Amino acid sequence: MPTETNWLNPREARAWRIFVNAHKQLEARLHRLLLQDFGLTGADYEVLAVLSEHPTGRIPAQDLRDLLEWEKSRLSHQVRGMEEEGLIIREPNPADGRSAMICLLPAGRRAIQEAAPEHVANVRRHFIGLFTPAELDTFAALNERVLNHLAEEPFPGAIRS
Amino acid sequence: MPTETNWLNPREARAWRIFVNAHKQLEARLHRLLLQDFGLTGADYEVLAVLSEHPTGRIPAQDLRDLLEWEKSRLSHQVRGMEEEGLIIREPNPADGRSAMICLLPAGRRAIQEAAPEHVANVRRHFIGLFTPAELDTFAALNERVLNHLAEEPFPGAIRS
DNA sequence: CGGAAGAGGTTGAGACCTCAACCATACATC
DNA sequence: GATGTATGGTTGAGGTCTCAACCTCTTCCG
Repeated sequence: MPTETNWLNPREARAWRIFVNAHKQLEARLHRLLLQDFGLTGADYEVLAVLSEHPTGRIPAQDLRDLLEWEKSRLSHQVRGMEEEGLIIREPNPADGRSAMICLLPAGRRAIQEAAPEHVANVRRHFIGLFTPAELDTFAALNERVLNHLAEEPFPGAIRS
Repeated sequence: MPTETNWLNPREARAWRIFVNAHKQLEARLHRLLLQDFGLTGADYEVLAVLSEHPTGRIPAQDLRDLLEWEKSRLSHQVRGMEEEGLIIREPNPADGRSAMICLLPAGRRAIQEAAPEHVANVRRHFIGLFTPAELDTFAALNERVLNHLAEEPFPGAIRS
């Protein structure tokens, strides 16, 4: 155990600060646009995006959670809210009495179809469009190293389903 | 206005997904370690870090907000909580009757001094240590492009102080 | 069968964060 | 100086997310 702390030097501190801020501010901007222009939160959009990509628009709650990497209670709260708004609906899963199917309603499909073009355009404008294809790959590889390292050292209770 | 949506191709989608996930998961892990090992939230840590870097441990609330890039109501709520925990305290600012000084208390200094070494070590382990200095610079430059672009296109009501 | 263990989901409490409304003080301009 | 405007800060409501406790249904195994 080092009693002396190995503080970040300026180069390291800069890289860390910019890494954190870039994501935070971009996410905030995109969520804000989404909410202001279409009345959808980022969470709403993610759920609708997954459901609308499925041809049937119906998937088991468990699968949805795995795709989103969400906790089960989070999905439960989120789904309750979206059900009240009439975007989706819960139905019993005939294959397993404990499970639920999450089903896209017409209003939900309409909402994602309206929002997606502008949202994708915003992602292009604020992120994709800033880089060449080669830079995108470099960027992804660097970020991926962070993800892989986290996955290698799992946390006690990492995904508490 | 394009009626046809320019969807992300696989390379673009991958870069975007990994960019979002890397930050989200790393932040979650670090905050969790901080909370579990020292009972400090990420927000607590940030406030204490800024205060403890100031020799006097006392700075005007406005300066704190600027440094953290926080909304004023957020700082107000956060400060109230930390005041109840005895980490910091609010004092009137003699230079301006509207303003407040945020002051580090001994318990707050102790808390950050205990937590900082491990937190910095965690940042090293999960982020800095994964890259060469040159890679760090590359990474920072890419992230910086995102930040700069956001700054160029300010949002209506961007930092609503 | 029948009971234990486990998985899927819900709920409620509490922390965090944003927004809008509000209060008090300072500043500007006449 | 008096009035209008801007600034610093607080408050309360509401949405988001996590955690722990709980309930139901399934599965396993004697």
